[in-house]
Amino acid sequence: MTNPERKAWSQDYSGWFHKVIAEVPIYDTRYPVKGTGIWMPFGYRLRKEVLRIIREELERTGHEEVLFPLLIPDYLLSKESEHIRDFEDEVYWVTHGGKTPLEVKLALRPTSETAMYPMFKLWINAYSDLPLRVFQIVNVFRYETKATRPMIRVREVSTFKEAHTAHATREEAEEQERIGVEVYSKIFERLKIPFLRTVRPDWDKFPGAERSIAFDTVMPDGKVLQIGTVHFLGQGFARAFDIRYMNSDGNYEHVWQTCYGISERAIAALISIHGDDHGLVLPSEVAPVQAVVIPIVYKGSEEEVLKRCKEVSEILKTSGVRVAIDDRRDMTPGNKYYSWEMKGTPVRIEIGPRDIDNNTVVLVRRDVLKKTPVNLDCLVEEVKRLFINIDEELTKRGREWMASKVREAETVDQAKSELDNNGGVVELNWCGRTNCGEELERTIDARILGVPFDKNGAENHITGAKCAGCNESAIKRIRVARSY
RNA sequence: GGGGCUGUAGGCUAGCUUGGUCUAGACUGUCAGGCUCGGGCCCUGGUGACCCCGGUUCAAAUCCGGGCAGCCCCA
Repeated sequence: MTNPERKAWSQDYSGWFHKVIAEVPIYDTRYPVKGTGIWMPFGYRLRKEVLRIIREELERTGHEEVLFPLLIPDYLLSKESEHIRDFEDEVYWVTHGGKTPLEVKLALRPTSETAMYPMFKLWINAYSDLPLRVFQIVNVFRYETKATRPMIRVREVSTFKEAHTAHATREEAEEQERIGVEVYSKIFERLKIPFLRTVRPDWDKFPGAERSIAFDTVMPDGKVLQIGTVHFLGQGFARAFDIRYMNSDGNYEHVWQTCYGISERAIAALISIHGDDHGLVLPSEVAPVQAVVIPIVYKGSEEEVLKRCKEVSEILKTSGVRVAIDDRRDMTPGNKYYSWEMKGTPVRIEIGPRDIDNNTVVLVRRDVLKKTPVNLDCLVEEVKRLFINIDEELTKRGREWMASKVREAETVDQAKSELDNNGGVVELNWCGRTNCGEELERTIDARILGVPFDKNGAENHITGAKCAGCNESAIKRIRVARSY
């Protein structure tokens, strides 16, 4: 069989997603607290591989891992006024220790700025303490609206990678913002997740930030999912938390800061974007099992076949491939194929009596489900070549998917009909005025994601065009979408 | 946040309108045994559930109220 279908995937994405995460299994949604879920062993391993990539990219660029407490006292959480105003409706509070009411209410962190920055104040004294770059991978809690969704809108974000940096000057912090964007781009490229980088409009910035740059992707149902954000914080938090350093003149100055985050939404995107009706399709780098060996045993040849399977498995293991043998006796090969395809295993290796005779194995790649017999002597080489082919195919598919989901429009009517018919993202001209933006969102029935990010920052003005909303002169190109 | 639908074995499904003879399935999973194994084999036997609390009633899976949880649509 070749060319696995994407019927369920495209026509009933939500049903497809629920089924896949339950069947693989990745994530069990049946825990009786709303907006929470359980990472099942296979899902946990997938998450671990994704986190490995995230850690590698951050560590490569000078970020150090730390771990802060879950609890934040109320007076710290409310220190930065914009920040608390946005978060206060979604904070979980710990109010009692046993039966004793607490004198200071404790928040379950919704994010950790207000936990970290009082400590930054203690850690940073002099110019030589900068730049400071730390990150942690923790759970955070947000009392989300009733419309929760596994991994995508949850009340306990179980996998929240947050990086926080502090710098001596605006320029250095802006350089860090750029590095943050590059780090995230690299991470998503390694995950083969296509993305758009968009500077959020002022009304949609991270509370307390000067500028927010978001990574968005398009899910199979055409809705946009934000999978990462990079924030330039300026000096707002530094003032609120009085984080200062002594400069070379002997004067104290507030630091400049950035922060950036990625959550398990990235894993939801990884699962969704590559998948098909047989289940997951995983890039080789993050597949918990990269190659599975399926013995095809007939009566009388069991020992010989199993012996060969073990040899093959050992050879691959030695060359660094995460490999498993499925030697379950009470299951037919076909059944095993389906179950490993559901798990997204990039390469399947079938070994039967015929292969023993011919000194071959049969390789099957998950993305296109194509079978190729190869000689045992080139096993490692061929398996690794398939990994590369699969990864390239996933990157290509991702790009094509994204390209097909980003359209241009002249008018709000065109924009609306594009979104009605095709979903995704529509780009159009805009005057830059907030009230026009709000009207535009209402008319198109969508959200303004913001302005395309380029390396020079947000200020990529345009001239000589009319605003699609009010017909005045347009100054920006904006992206509009329906989102999660 | 507003609305709709729903909750029955690990999963899926029937029963609910009109309370009783209710508990059930030839599906799937799972366990034991047999037969097998190059795309979801087959046979035999076993296993396992009416979301929680309260109310109405002689009698509740079924009706009513509340809670918890889920899905869908809209914001």
